[in-house]
Amino acid sequence: MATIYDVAQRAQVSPATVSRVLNGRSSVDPDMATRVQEAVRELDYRPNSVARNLRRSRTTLWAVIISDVGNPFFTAMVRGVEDVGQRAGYSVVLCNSDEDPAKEAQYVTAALQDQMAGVIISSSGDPANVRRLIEAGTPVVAIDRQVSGANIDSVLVDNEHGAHMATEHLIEGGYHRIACITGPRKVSTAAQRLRGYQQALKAHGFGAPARLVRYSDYREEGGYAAMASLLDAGDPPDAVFAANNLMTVGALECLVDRGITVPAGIGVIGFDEIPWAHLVRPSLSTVSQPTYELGRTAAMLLAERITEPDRPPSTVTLQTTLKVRESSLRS
Amino acid sequence: MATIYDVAQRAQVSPATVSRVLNGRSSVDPDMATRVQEAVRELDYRPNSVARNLRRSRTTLWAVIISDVGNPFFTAMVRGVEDVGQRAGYSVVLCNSDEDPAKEAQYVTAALQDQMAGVIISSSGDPANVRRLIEAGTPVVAIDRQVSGANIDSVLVDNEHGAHMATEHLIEGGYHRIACITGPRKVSTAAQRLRGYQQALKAHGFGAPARLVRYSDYREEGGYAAMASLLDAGDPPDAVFAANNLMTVGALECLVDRGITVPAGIGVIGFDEIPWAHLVRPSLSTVSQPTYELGRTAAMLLAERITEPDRPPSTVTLQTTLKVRESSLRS
DNA sequence: GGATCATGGCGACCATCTACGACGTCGCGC
DNA sequence: GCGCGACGTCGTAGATGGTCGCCATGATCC
Repeated sequence: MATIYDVAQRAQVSPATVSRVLNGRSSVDPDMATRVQEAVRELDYRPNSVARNLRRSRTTLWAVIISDVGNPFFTAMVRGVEDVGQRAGYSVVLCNSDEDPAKEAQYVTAALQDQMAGVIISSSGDPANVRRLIEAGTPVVAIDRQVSGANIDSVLVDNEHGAHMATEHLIEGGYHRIACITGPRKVSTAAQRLRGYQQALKAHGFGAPARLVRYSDYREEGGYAAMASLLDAGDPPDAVFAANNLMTVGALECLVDRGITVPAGIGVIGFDEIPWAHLVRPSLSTVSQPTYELGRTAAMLLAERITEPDRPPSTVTLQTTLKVRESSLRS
Repeated sequence: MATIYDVAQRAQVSPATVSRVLNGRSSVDPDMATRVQEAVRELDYRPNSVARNLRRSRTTLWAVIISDVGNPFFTAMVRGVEDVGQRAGYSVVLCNSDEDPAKEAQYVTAALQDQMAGVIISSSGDPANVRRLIEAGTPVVAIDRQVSGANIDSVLVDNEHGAHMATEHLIEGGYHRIACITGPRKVSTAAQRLRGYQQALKAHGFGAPARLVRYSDYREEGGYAAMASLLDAGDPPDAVFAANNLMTVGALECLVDRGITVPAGIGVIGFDEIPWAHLVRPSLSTVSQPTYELGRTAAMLLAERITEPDRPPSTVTLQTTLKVRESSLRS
């Protein structure tokens, strides 16, 4: 691999001049510039980014810390980040935390050691990891989930409103014992979606008995178990609102196994889409999030923060939309 | 951020000794070692990996070049790579080529400039990109798709056999005008799956008329269009084998739009799973690939090649399995 | 007493960027 | 027309933060 010295020698100039031509920071004699350009082409020279990174003490890497790319929700998000990052000259490093703060901490450490240019994080709930990044001066954007006690750029959706819509929709469909399967207590979206559910019940004069609420883990197995637990308790629900896509699938599987028909036996609505939800029978009603747009927006915020570190942090809240399909329509 | 010099000063040793303690390459007096450890802890010192990378002239990054993480097939693969990479101390950089050789070339350039430790690639069909990596001495592993004319580590599946099974299954189910929607001509898996289909037809005394074959793009829209084209041609098929998951979904959507029932009107079988295929009605018959395992295996091969560059390249072929569900069972 | 071995420090090195200084040119003013 | 100052441009050299080869030193063993 050719170095800047090889180019300099061939173009009969100093390495500094080559650097100047390539980075355009200061003007150089057009003659020399063309000589340098030619030498670069002839040698197929590409600057060594590791050396450049060391000198500039920042890289062109972004860490994207999420719980699991396997979840289509995060997949689309990551794709949105990557598309924007790529255009802006950044590479995306994928970090699956599996909701484990310890694993998340490892990735944060790596981001710091590797001097990554920025981090986009869907926090597993422990604000300490984000705090470390802030203290080190690494630009951070929170995506999907808020980070408590940290005043940082955030891209969220109107979770409470979405959950409210979903619950209200079930109420209006004539369901009256509506259960909620929500996520881990430490995760902000789980709390917000639960609150939206509770407020919708209250607004319609229903009680919100704790017996109809299950805290679970945002996973398929958790959704299955929570559904089973709801069914096994006395006075089972006639509808269920599940706070994310995987738990919705888990709940559905439980209902299939028990031979309970949807929506006649139990109405089901989920938060966030599953791929090809329209092909599933009964087709699945959901609160749909603009996941790709979520990723794009976070990436744009991160890029801006890197170029303009002192800008006050902003929070962008994107809208959810209710997608009514068959699983929540009783008649 | 503390540097190695700060640690050295506090521990009353030379920077070299600190380095030795941290990397364990040569023995150090236990007394000094503990002094160093303490200083490291007190200063919360973390080696600057950029500097380390420059000196060692290699990083701890892997590029994973695929067409699209949005495709669940690749998602699971990437997850497999990441899990193994993370344990081995590598970070995974995500690269979506969208089947575009030019975009792929950009990522290859980035991998070279960033001195990445290795590349796992599902080639879009242009062997030139892989050749550049090989020439630069960057370890490469081909995943899912072969790279023609390159003798490199590869992890593949038995595409021909899988396609053969799928086609044979349709034949045995009584279908006799079986169409095939395959992928881009340049992609190895498309050719292999087509061949498996053709051989199965031949083995059972059927002709393999070109009128029943469509080359498409491995995307949903392409599958839709190919299905429409098959239906609009004279003498339409009574069954279809689609060579990947997205095209299968596209074909299904076309059939739904035309009001053709599956499997009564047309039998359908796809290659590779879609998530929650069992929830789709009719549930989808597929040739299932061990996608996560594919990623894991490729990652392990890459790790081995990095530590042992002169090992002869090996090709691992994983097995596909036929998952018979409702969409291919006529009666 | 000499050879061997373990171990620590010095300094070069990785490839690039950039502060600083030097040099040349041009313009303006006397 | 000459001198001085300002500005533009180029090269030298140092800095970035670790790693590692080489050499010196001291201890140990035969």
